[in-house]
Amino acid sequence: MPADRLDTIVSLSKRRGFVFPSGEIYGGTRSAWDYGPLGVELKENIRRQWWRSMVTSRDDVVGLDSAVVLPREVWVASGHVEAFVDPLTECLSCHRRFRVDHLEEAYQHKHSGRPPEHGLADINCPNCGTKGSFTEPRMFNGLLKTFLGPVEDDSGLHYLRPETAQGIFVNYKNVEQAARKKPPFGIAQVGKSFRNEITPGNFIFRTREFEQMEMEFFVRPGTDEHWHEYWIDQRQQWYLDLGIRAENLRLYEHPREKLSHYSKRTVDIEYKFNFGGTEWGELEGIANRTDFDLSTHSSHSGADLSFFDQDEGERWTPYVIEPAAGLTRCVLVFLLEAYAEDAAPNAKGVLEKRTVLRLDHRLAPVKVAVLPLSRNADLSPKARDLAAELRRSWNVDFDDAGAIGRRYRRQDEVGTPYCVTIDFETLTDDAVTVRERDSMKQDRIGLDQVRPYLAEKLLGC
RNA sequence: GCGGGUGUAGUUCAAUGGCAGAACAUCAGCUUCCCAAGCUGACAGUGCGAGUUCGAUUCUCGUCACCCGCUCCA
Repeated sequence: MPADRLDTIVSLSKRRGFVFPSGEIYGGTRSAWDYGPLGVELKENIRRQWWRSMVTSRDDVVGLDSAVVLPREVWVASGHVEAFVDPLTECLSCHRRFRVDHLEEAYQHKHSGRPPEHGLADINCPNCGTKGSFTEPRMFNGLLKTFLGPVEDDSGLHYLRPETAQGIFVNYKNVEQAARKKPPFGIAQVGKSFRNEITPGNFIFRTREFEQMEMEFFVRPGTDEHWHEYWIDQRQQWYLDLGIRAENLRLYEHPREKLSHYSKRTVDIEYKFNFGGTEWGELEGIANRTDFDLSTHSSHSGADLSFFDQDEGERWTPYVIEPAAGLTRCVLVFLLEAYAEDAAPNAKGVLEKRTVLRLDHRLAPVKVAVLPLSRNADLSPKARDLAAELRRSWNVDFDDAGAIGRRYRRQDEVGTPYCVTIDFETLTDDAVTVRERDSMKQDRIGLDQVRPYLAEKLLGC
């Protein structure tokens, strides 16, 4: 793929209906992108595969779908309000971080209400005393605010979640009891999160509204390191299984001093994006959140979130291993990974460029396309009947417009694994041609055999 | 948020201070049509706003968006 591979994907996405700029007809907004007819299928398929792998194929993980808007107290307890919400500045001398508004308030307090004339330049570092030696204030991942209720004042202030995880922690007790689970067990959730990113960009790589696939796995303290390794391995396998090449994946261990406020150790799974300044970029973070979250919610809410271990006869607060993946980021990765250009012979036998999305069958937005060879000779009705039958099992496209070769290419470009062609002989022999995307090989199949034939090919879809 | 770049049809690109073109794609039709064939026709555009001007897609300013860097981390 050429160096402007991201541009290629952006334009393919728009042209074929994977991803559109959000609010485009009004000039757009940089906060988000919209997922078109094919994009929503791809996203849904990724989500489904994740859910199968993490929840329904296991007996130790259950699902949850918690609210996006949570009371302010949740984010105070989680540490997000303090760590995320206000502009922070760092003293260049002693490298301590301060909230800009706190520094300015303190200055005003000392100078009888007069605000600093030159902003931070007039302020001494409360820690080391150095004057005016601050970095530019930065919003460190601001939370999105919203106001519930009729009055727009602080009593109605709520935050949109910057991660889905807190909805899991606050429901920990509910789920543990309702699902009759005990550690080690996990709670998984897929949903939207919101962060006031300083710089959204690189298409859907970083957006202010995005979708996460998170799972919190609760374990006995002391077994956390074992489980951490276990999930790092599981998650890598998941990407490999769905067709990400091993050379495009790597692990990245967060240096201790850069860990999030809740984490004891974090390992990222990175993908080789190769755009702009981003060679490797994060796809998923697997964090050991220790008992930070359950403990802080315990002390802030007063609810006892510890676990009584009957076997050992002791009470402890579970440690949490968290594989947190970006669903919308996965959409980009699977598109990048699947995009390929190869050569296919045209009607005259001359090789021409073919664009093909080599998506895993399980992820392909459309599984089967039904293509009558011609609109004449009454092929379309028979083809529509077949399409209707196949739709009972899969997402099926029907297309009888234009030349057959063109229609094959259209399907290749969006990654449809199988095309079924109804031709003139079908009318007499009740057989059709099934054509496979990658190899372009064709099989002649009896009409009544098409569904079982495809069912075998599309196992797991 | 700061610095640099870009903004013309669905896409990729032309052109111009005075009617904005092409290719591909899309749609309709013809062609028994198995890998983007051919022919005919159709749809479709100067990101948005203001200014200068008789007249602005072109010049100026603002704004919005995208890209590149700082940044970030799902």
